[in-house]
Amino acid sequence: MRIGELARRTGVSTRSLRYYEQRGLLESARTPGGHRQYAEWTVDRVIRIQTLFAAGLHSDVIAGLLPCMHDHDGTPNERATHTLAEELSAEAERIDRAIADLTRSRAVLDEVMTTARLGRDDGS
Amino acid sequence: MRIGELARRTGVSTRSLRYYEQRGLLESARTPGGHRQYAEWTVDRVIRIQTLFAAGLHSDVIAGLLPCMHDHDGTPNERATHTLAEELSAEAERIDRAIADLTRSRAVLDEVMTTARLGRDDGS
DNA sequence: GTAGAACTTCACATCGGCGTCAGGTTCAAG
DNA sequence: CTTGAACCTGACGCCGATGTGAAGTTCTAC
Repeated sequence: MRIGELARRTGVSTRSLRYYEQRGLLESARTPGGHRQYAEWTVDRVIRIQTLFAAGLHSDVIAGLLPCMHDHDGTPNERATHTLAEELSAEAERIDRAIADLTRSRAVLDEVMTTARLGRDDGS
Repeated sequence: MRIGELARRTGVSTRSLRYYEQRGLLESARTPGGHRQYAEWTVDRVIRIQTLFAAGLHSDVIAGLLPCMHDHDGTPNERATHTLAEELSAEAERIDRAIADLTRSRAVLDEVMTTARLGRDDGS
């Protein structure tokens, strides 16, 4: 499929797809004319990439990670590097901290809302 | 106290403190020479600001919010606007969504770590 | 009065994923 | 062959809190 269809099927802009390729997250075959051509399983990969981005991982970390995940054909690929494993657990901790922070923030915001409500309009 | 001490006591850079003032989050008296002078309770306020920033609120939202929180002297200040209340619940929802997203992402990352571990070094 | 730490304002840089415009080429259908 | 949609590359812009550096002023301790 070409980039437009991939974009439509994944909900990711063509700009982003080209960016992913530039960052080494996606590969594409090219038509004689230079248009990108994607395999079916690329859809899954793009979605996976999106999830990882949503987790706050940077493109270079994702780039190192992707070849270690088993792909379309179920073949496990490269073995995870020691450094990669460390990076991953670092990311996991970061996410945990982020969640904890947000939870605290949410509590504070609740408190704030209550406090602010003290001075609320009482029915004019 | 002056800006340096405030920075030390809050762990916030002087740059940020000046930025907060520029955005209307902090006020300061000035010495005849133009140096900023802060009251004691400013420490608490800065910490509160930090928390709100950590919650992902933008400075203008915080600026609208701060005067509605009771301050140093326990006096409730301005009443919360209707729009402010709406903004706040919007923020609360945003945070809830962010937490949900991160939780999902964390789960994916865990799965990823497991998957990547499949190809792990087995003891060489 | 003098050194030097602390402060002032101004302004440019950063990060990173992506929007978006520009100018040109390729593809698919008629 | 022609037309219009889809695609290409390249480059600049953005957001927003903060780092950073410059050049000048003020405060404090001696």
